[in-house]
Amino acid sequence: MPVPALALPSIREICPLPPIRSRIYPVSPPTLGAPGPSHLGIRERSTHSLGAPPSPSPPRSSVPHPRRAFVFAARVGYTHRSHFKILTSQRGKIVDRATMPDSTSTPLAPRVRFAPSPTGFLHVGSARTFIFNWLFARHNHGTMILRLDDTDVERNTDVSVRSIFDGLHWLGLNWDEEYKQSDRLALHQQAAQDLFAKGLAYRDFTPAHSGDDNQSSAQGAWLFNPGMRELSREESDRRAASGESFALRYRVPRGLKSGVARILSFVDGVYGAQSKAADEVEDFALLRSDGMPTYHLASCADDAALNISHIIRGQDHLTNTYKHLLIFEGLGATAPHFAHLPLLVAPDGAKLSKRKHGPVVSVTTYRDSGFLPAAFINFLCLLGWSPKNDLEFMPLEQIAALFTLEGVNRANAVVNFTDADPFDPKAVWLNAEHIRSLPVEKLASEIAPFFAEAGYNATPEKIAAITPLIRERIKLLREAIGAADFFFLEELAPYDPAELIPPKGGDAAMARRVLSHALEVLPAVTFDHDSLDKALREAAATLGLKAGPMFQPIRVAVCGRKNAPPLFETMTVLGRDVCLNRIRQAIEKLESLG
RNA sequence: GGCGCUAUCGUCUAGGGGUUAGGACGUGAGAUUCUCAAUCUUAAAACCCGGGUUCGAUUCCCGGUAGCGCUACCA
Repeated sequence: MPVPALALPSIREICPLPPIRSRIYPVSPPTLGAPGPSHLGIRERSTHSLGAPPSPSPPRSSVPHPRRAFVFAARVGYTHRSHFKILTSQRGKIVDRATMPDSTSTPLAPRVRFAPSPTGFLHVGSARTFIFNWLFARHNHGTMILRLDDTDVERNTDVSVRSIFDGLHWLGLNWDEEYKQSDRLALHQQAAQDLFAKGLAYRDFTPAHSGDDNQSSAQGAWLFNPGMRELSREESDRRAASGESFALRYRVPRGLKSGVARILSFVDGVYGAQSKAADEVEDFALLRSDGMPTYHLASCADDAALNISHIIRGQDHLTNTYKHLLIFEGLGATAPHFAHLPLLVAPDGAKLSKRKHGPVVSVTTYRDSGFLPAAFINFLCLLGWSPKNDLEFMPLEQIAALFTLEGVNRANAVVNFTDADPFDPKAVWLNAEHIRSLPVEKLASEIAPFFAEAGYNATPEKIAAITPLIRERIKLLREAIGAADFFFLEELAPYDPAELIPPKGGDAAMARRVLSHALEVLPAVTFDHDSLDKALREAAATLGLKAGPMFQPIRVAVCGRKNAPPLFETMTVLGRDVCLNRIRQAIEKLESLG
């Protein structure tokens, strides 16, 4: 199926790409007299087996990032750089998030990223996150970045990567920069070393837990492995040097004992002011024992390196944000803005998941059933976001014009599918609306692949003729196959001859009279709407019938079913020969009724 | 268990100290029509519970409850 081009100007055209600035780690050479460049003990073996490309370590820059000029918050907890001002708060909600005018620097265009992990098909929740990021970038003339978060070698697959790109391409939304985390391992490991060198991370030689062991967390002993956190540097180095494997953990500040609790806080673009005591955050892993970075580390290191300005992601990351704040701080980087999106959940309330809900959550299911990308996007946007003006049906351009984080809701949204119907009725309705709003030629080209797939001999001319007849009758493009089958079939599918009998008191004899008379009249009629209209109404008058009883037998004879597009247009497309033929066949069928 | 987030018709949502609580999908009824569809009209349908604050809370505050998320060397 051809990828429908949405013909949107790329964000790049609107906002030329600024030169990519280099990483902004403070230059902090390892000073602890650690043994060599891999004083962390990241073993060669692991690096090799991972096939880490010899990507050059990122160029360093001592030039402060321009955005640092925006830093204004005090170092109480983590400081959230913000050029937003908070005027009032209602229900804890930030009411005014208008951009604060800044006299010293011009506001930078936002840089946002969508960072899927290629562990399955693209699912609707991810698609929505992508769309919201795209919309935000588009609305603010910023840059959209696609980054494959593929640090979990165990679970990543090429199939998944392809599937994600398929889905994204189908949506027709473009991005300006593209990265792959696995290409950036050097950066991540540099970040890990950085953190370790600063004493913000420690080696944990405890063997990895089996996943379902949450005994310790139930006891509240989950915060850290006491023995490991306090291990002396010498001891730690010695064990690492001896080849003992370890994970690297963040040394989260513990203040409860000393009575100086560190409060981590940030202002979420959707959920407003957030804060949490650092003592509630566990010593999370930065590096696995195979030397691979965890999601938290890789993601933050990359976000910092790529100068991401706004992280817009699922609400499932809301509490992870505190960890990320710690990492950004440890790296000496300014944290981006965060905005979390309410989750998409199934009717049973559970987060939409590939495992539990199957293909109904896959973007390709929507595509293959005949959703228009614009309709799909429209539907997804309405889940957790509102333009607040009673608008429902919206073209993409309008959504982009209207989209703001203020319009994002905070409660999870249910995608209302059932076992019988994988699609939310509203999605289907929106699709029908979008179908009807499409110019006929455009719709014809959208439908064509479905006809081809069904094996119909569909010429462009024929499709063009049929499209206007079915466009108000289909809600999904795929339905065109069933709605227009009789235009293509040589032989009509068998139907019950009783259907030829006119409704409301008609009988077989009446049906026979109608069809026979039609057979006499039709050869002399020009097959276009007006001529057929005139001829058949006259025929009805001749037989002393109303239009209904006259048209119905002909409709069934010609289409093979009771419900079909308007008669005259249909007959025009079918042509005289086919119509006469089918009417003759119908008369024969009638004989069987006696 | 701990921590966090959330709570308006069946679903998506608007609203907000005094409203007939608005819209949309879906559902029911009717109109129109050559059938179906589309279209139009119309009906039923909601502020989780309990306390405060207030002349007045669905709205603000607190508590409860419920749901969800995080609590992995997953992302």
